[in-house]
Amino acid sequence: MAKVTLQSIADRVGVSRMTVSNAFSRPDQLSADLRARILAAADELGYVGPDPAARALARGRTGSVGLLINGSLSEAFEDAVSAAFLASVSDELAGRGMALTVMPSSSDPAFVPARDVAVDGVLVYICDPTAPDLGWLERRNLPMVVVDHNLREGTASVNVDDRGGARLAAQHVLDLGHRRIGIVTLETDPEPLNYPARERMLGWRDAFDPAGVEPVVVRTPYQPPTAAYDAARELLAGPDRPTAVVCFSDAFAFATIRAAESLGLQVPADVSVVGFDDSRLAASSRPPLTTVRQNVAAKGRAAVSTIAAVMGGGQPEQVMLPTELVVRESTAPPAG
Amino acid sequence: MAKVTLQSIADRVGVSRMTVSNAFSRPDQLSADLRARILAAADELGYVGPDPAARALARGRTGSVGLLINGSLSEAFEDAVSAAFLASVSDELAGRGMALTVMPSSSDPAFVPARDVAVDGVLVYICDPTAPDLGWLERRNLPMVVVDHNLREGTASVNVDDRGGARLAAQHVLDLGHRRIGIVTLETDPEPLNYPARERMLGWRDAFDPAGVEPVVVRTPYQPPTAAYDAARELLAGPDRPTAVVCFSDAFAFATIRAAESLGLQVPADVSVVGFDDSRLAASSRPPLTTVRQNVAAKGRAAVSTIAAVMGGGQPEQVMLPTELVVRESTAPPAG
DNA sequence: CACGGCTACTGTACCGGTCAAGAGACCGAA
DNA sequence: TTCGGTCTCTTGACCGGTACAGTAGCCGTG
Repeated sequence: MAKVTLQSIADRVGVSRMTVSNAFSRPDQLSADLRARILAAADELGYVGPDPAARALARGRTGSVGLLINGSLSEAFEDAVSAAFLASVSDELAGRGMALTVMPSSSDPAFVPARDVAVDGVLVYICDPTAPDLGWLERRNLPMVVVDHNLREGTASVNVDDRGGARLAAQHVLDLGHRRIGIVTLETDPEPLNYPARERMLGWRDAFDPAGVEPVVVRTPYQPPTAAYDAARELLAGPDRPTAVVCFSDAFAFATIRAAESLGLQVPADVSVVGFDDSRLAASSRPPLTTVRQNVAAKGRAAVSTIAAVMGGGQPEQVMLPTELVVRESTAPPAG
Repeated sequence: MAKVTLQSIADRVGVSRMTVSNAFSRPDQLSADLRARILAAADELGYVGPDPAARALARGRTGSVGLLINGSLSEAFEDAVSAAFLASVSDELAGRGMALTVMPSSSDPAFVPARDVAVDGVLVYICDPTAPDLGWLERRNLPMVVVDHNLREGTASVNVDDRGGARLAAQHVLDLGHRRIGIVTLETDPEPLNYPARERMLGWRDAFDPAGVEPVVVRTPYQPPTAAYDAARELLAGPDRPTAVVCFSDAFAFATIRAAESLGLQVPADVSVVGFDDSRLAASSRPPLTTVRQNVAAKGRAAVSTIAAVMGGGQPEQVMLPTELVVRESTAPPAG
């Protein structure tokens, strides 16, 4: 059978193509009676609805928002915190009648999603600010919102108060009386990539420096999953081991706790551990984890409403969401 | 500035629009010299590349594959097993030069992703087979592959051997000598929705029925997260409590273990627990979990290669991936 | 009865590319 | 010289819609 288009339906019913288009896309533009006849004819011919690609071209928008992720997609999906963010984003977009298109950063010059995929706007997440994909997005003049990064003035962004949260965590262990303190944070290579890692480090220092505390810093990549455990073990196995460790994430904190236990140390009796994120497992872990809460779902919602605003022609806002210290049972005053 | 199109570049260089198109999309169709001049002019004019929406219309394909998920997107992203599947799918698609578009099943009749989003093919995942979205996909005649479901003959699908795996799990506890056995499985409401739940139940029965064992079955929804814990507690708190529990998933198994411990029961000394999936946490949990392994990454890869084959005009295949029993330390012979 | 304003529908010009067929130039071989 | 073949580039149709500016008929009003 030949392809069914607006024109075939128009011919069948004896109206103009435009009227058929209106029957589907602007019901108030024609009489209910005619509309019913058109829809009936369309159904009869097996017409599904206006072709999305054609509509996208004619309207100038596609109805879907891109999510630019650079680095491993697996990492993004499998990390609990970023998965929760993605979930929130997709839920929120769905509620606004938009689909989400995942745009991996490409190595193949023949297909660069950031350049070649049709979207109305882009959320930029976990992104190396030097990635060429960002350049494509900008050249395309696509509305964009950067999440967990602060690319530059004038670009909309959604962040959480990483620095403030980290400061609270550091202050908490200081307040408990700790002075020998370790930090397990993310290794970023090359250095300036990870904005939260930078900000959190600044936050920790904001508290430690005035107290005259010089923390021992170990850095570890995300992968492999044992890397953080090994790093923490090394930190805790040395002489003069820290009595408290503040970590870049809850995942690192859990690794640190396991490392401590493997060395026969009790948490928090022998060593206090603080996480970051307040992921779902933090409350139910043993011991329940003291951590810095960020509301990842709110971050997703803010990202969507910000991109919607930018797509709607609004001024690019810079949103900053609060963080909050959640004290549970993985921290205590130092022994002795 | 006016919008830059192929035509403006063509005018500038003094060639036909088609030649400019070729410069971008089929470099072998023109001389290297002219191509360089065209690209230079394009660059000068700030042209980014052929407009994706226009190209999609003209070519008849968009370069992105849809993923139809019905039910909560959050659930899909936050569940470790389905997140791993999504990760594998998106990685694999990226490797083949395609983007992934998440298509939530819509309640808003004005925007139904399954009908209104431009994609070249669709993976159907976690889907209620009665969802109207499926009807839209079929009417659109989109290539599709159903994952973790067996919709009907003639539709391509990717499944794991749920039934065989469940049978192995059940046989394992039988072989250990257990006869009072519980099952913690998924509540599907309405009933026939969840294909893996049905298949696994069949697999358990395949082993229990011939042995004359009548398991005690409790059913629990995914949400809230405490539901499985409560259900397992109820199962284990009753008189004649089971000495072994086989579970629908690792997540349910962990909940069951926690429930057992909350009742003062040791795993596996007092009660053996078997999971399903072999998710990442299974090996490192305490005790390490006996479970049925499915290779979720392979499932993602198979889904992508199958949809690619169908999009390429191939016959719809029905793929079935193997499962395998992984015996760890959460199972032991019954006490006494 | 002329006029303005509504409703319902139509005509035409795009949107920005790709495809398939063709035309001219150049080349080596018969 | 002629012919077929290759390399380049061009021509014209088409992909399947939407935007916008009409137009025709109808109704109420001064």
